[in-house]
Amino acid sequence: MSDDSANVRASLRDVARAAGVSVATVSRVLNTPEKVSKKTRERVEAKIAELRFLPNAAARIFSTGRTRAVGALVPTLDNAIFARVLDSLEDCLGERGLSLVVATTCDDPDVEFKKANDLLKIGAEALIVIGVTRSPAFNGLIDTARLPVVAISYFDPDYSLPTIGYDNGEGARIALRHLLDLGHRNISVIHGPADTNDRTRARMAAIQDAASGANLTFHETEISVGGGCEAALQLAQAGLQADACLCLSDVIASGVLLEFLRQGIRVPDQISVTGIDDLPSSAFTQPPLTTVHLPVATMGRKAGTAIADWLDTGRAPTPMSLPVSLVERQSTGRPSR
Amino acid sequence: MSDDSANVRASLRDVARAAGVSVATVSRVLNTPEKVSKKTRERVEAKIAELRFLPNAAARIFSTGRTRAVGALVPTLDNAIFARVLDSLEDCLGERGLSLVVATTCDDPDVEFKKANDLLKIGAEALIVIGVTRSPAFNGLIDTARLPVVAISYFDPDYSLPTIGYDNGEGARIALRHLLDLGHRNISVIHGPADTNDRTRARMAAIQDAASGANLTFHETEISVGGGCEAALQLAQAGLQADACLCLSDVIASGVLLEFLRQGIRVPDQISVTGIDDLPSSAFTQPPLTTVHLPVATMGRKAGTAIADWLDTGRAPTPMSLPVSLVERQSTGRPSR
DNA sequence: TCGGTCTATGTAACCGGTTACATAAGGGGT
DNA sequence: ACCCCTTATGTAACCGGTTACATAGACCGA
Repeated sequence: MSDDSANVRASLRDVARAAGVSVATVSRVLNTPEKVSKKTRERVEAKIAELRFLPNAAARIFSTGRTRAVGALVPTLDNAIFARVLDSLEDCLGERGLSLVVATTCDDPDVEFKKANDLLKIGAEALIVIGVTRSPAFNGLIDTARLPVVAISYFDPDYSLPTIGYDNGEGARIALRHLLDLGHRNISVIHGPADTNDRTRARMAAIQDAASGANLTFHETEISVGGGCEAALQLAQAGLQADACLCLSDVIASGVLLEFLRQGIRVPDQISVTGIDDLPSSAFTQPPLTTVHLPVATMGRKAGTAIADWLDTGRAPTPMSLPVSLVERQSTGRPSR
Repeated sequence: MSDDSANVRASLRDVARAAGVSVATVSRVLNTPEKVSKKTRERVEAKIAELRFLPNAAARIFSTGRTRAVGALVPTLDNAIFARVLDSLEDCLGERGLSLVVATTCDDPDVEFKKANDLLKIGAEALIVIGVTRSPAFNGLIDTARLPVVAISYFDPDYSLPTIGYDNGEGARIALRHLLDLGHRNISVIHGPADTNDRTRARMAAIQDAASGANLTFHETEISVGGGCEAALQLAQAGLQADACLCLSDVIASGVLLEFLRQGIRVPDQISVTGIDDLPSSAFTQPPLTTVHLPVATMGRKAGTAIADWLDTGRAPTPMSLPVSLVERQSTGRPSR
């Protein structure tokens, strides 16, 4: 084994020596090739290939001071809604030369803080978080780190971080208003865990305020198709007191629809069902689900752009509210009696 | 504005000066506090808090030579199956002190190569890729970078990278055998894009080999509920020639079930339907879907462990095949005639 | 031929941690 | 009192890029 085929990776200085140029020239060949004469450039490039030189990422990051990594803290990846946001976010960041580091928090502020620390340790230049529930430690951390952070899936212009999202209360209110307009007065609200999820709480509070005489009963269940089935089964076994079912997420709503189907309960004749999210699959439930469209793909792109701009200009984005709208399909109708 | 409240972030040397100790001691307070006397440690910690010192991640990464970041290249996040793998992968890597950087490839080897480059630029120490289709450039890259890479969602002990996954052909064969055992002979195979997806191709090839006299017809559609609906509608409009529908993914299968339901076609009386994946929601379709369980959560954990061990020990893992198994529910039965 | 401008390249400082090694101080045991 | 061992701390080199500034040479107009 001769020296030049040794196991150690070649450094920029090795290349410079081999090509008979200075380190600055090699660096220029890599970063600003137009500033190097064709002859020199080609000689250096040949040596780079020959020595199989690959710039040390850590060193480059260190001397430029930029990792170009953005961290995202999401409750879980195992939920289509977050996966979709991240998909468009990653796309947008990629276009701006930024990478996406993902960490999951299980909707726990302490875990969020711990993972935020981890993200900073690997050099995240900015963070994206979900909702507006933070631990004090987290706030202290971003304060001392002077780190760009945007909160998404929520809109609140008064929150300490810029929010880019939608009005969760409004989304729930739209669904409720639709049911009220149709004439429903006994509405069963099926929702995910309220204690750990501020979006759910905002939705619940909004419809409680906007109930205007209607009778709302709340049922908490797991955010999953199975959770929706379970809640619907309980409803059916209790004699189907409600004439409408307002689900605070599409996943739950599709479980509810399935269980009603299984029980022979006709939707919307016997009971109306609405969701919130407008997942792609919700257009294909049986019957197709009336729901509230949340612009999650747009939100991912807006958040990515906001973060990239913030890093470029140093100026925080202004909070942004994205419109939500009713998508009327066949799971809602007038009450039968 | 006095000096000590200036906008520049304090460095480790600033802390050392303020606390009247050496840089080594401050570094030790951060990394090996048990090696520092209580008195000194407390003094340094006080100064760290006072100066709001936060170690520069880039510098730490540079001098340790470790980013502790692992890159994952997946076709898309907007598909429950990859989101679930990443969820368990992230979990497992987190336990080992590693972070997960995600990049999407759209199932395009050129995009995969480009994104792999980006991941290396931000310092990924290892990569996880899906399937066994690589561009030559990608292979060249991991060769010169001498980078740990494992391929998942596929098992092939002869592939150039260690694979940790399942036998896609076997998964499809299990579903086919189940249908054959029930007595089906006219089987419509509904699958996603074959040209860009080697897992799909492996499944198709396996059932073609194992058809043993049965009549298989292949239909390509989009991997989505809508895609499944569309394929099922075409099947119904063509007079439902098949007596079983072998879908190569659960998402497609649930679309197929939905469309049959809508068309009043009884499953499994008129036609049997099977999937592959065993998504959580597949237990709740109407009727519940007979499918092949792919152990994706386990796979995520195994891959995470393999990568972490590889980074720790420098030894590549041996390829690992995870068992797949039939999950018999109510969407399959004997043919009626 | 001279000065000015432009282009190509080289020199060396610099980023901010980590850590090998040196040194000093403390604590028995004999 | 001496040696040895342990513990606590300091000094300075080191990682491998980037880049401000210096320098050299080429070209051009007067």
